[in-house]
Amino acid sequence: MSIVRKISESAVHRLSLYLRILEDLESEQRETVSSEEMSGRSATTAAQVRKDLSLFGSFGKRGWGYDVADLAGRLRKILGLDRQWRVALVGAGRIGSALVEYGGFGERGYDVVAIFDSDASKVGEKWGGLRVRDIGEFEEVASEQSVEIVILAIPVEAVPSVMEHVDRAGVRGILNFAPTKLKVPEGVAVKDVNMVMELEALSFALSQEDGER
Amino acid sequence: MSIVRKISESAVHRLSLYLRILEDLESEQRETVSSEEMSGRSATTAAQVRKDLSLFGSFGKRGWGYDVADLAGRLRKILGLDRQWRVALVGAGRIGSALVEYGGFGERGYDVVAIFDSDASKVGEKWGGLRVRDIGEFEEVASEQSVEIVILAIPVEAVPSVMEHVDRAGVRGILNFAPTKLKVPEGVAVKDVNMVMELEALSFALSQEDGER
DNA sequence: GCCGCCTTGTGAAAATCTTCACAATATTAG
DNA sequence: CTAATATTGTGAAGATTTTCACAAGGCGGC
Repeated sequence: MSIVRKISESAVHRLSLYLRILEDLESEQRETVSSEEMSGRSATTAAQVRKDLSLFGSFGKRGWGYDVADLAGRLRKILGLDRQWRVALVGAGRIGSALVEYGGFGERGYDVVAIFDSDASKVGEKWGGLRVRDIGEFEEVASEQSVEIVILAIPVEAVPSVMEHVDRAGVRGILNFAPTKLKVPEGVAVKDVNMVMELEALSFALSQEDGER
Repeated sequence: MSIVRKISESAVHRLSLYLRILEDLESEQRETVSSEEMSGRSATTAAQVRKDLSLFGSFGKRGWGYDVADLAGRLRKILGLDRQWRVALVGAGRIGSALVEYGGFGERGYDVVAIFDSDASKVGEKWGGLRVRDIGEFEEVASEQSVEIVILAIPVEAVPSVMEHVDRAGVRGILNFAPTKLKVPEGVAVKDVNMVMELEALSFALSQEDGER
């Protein structure tokens, strides 16, 4: 199953969504599901669901639908959730703590193996069994721990100095919470989580309504 | 300037990004900027920048570029940042606290005027000058305070009961941090901030690389 | 074993989004 | 004032994504 086609950002998001729906169905003990029902629980059409899945193979049975557990497993594999990812958290502030507390990451295959901060007063604290380390140790610890993904939960002004450490450590992906566009070496994947942008999209939508009325 | 055309999600995100770039330029005391330079600082092309802006009007001067301050002002207006929005935070947990602490919202026009939680042990705490209230008071307080936007920072399992309160209060927009698709009345806008989905998009991207190699 | 029903998988059409390419035009130099 | 230069605004072309619509199968009933 070697996939060559480029999969769009939105298709990948929908796959995540489908997986979440399937997990709900699993907890409801459902055996099968149709593209029709999947579309009802997401915000798409049945055709979209089938098209998205067909990008990766043929998982359903005609006249019958999809096996919930089987499809969930396949989506997990497609999304890279069938293995463990070694993750470092950089930034032991509020967002970082929300993430560590949330905890759901371990279950989904993301193992937080180290936590860093540049604030000397935070270094040394214990967070869920891990000691907060100085960012200066990043390169060494990250390579020792085979860190592949960094969660970057630091303020914008700290980004340049932190990124120097991160760039040198051969990390493959960054989940970026800082509201700024990261400059990263070729081959490093970045995904942004940006609540300010979403809030702006919201007030844009509301303003548009006002204008139309 | 009545806009009828439907503006795509991605175009709106780019507008936010352009505004952030313009604010950087303002702090660098720059007078003008070309679509070329804007594209260099974002991840788009100059044509894309011009096309996006042209959806709303004609803001530049040929041979000269855009006036930084003027364009920033126009984008703020387009994004609905030229007015105040009355916001309620629902969920006084880690994420909620990260948001309140972050603080940048006030400056951007989002006034957090009330905070709610369903956990009795949190009710009554003081958060940045506001008392955490019981979610049961939501409808009353939200209408009294003319709340338009709700930031929903609660766990998935709390969503159904909380949404009953929110639905009845005539809120217009929701910024949703819970990793679930909200069912909202007609006319209510929802934007999701979902770090799990972004993490999955990241591991998907990394898995794809592996597969190609 | 055959028929009727249901739902997938998928080409083709439609819609949407991005890039191209260039005329229009403001600015500056001579 | 004219020419040279720079950069916008925008139709048209190209690319991508979504929707449509239906043939291809699988399943249950008889």
